[in-house]
Amino acid sequence: MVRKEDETRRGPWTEQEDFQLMCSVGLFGDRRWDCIAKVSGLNRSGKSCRLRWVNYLHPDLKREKMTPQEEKLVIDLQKKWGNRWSRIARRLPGRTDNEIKNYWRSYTRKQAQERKRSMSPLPPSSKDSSPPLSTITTDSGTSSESGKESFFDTGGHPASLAMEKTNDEEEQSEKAYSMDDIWDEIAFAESGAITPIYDGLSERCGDFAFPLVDSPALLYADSLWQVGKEESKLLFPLSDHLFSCDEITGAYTADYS
DNA sequence: AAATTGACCAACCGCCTACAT
DNA sequence: GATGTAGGCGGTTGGTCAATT
Repeated sequence: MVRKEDETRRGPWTEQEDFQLMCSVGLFGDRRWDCIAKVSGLNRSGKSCRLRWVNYLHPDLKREKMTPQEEKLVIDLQKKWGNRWSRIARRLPGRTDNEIKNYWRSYTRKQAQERKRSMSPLPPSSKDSSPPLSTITTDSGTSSESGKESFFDTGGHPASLAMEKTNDEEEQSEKAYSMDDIWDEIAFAESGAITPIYDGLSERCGDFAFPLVDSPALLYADSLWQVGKEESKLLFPLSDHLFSCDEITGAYTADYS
């Protein structure tokens, strides 16, 4: 079977694609990614659409750099739960597992470098003496039996992970951290105030049975989306200009004014 | 100014799980 | 209960850009 290379697009997303995806999520909600991928006209896989939405387009995402409090929380939770990034991400409203994962990678790399520096006070005689990164990361504690080393395998102790599985419920009621503000934020998020879960949407997709009025993305109209009811259009701020989408025809237009 | 290095980020891959049939 | 499929998750890779040499 020869796979057609142009069947599904890959690589970086364009603004137009972003806009099409936002439009489609606005109409269908952030479920049924295969449907969204099909009906949006995007030549992307459902997985790819989901990832783009979750990691980049979701209105609740924080775009700014992680705060020291958030960084500490990540470190604490990683110590506690290992590399359970999605789980950790749920404790940091507005942050994605990918973001946290990337942060942890940078963090462990820095740690490894600092450790290496402190263990060898003499300056390296030549650049060639620097070990490859994989060697450095081994120092920070890979646990893989297969010898496969990873930047992330620094805190995911198998034993603690096993325990984590059995004590899953227990940990839901864990003691509070000393960072009250963080927990306040978490409590706020868990109270349902930030719940981009689009309940009540029609599950049907093939025959285009979806309730426009209840379109969950419209819930964000105040902050991100502008809804031009008269024109049945959704307006998105993308880059420095607005795109609009006609809900009925699906026609996309840009407003640079 | 050019080359190199390192940090960061976005995206993909493969595996696992839940759910529908 | 078996099977297929979609979604979710963690690991990995590649590109970009800023800092450094």
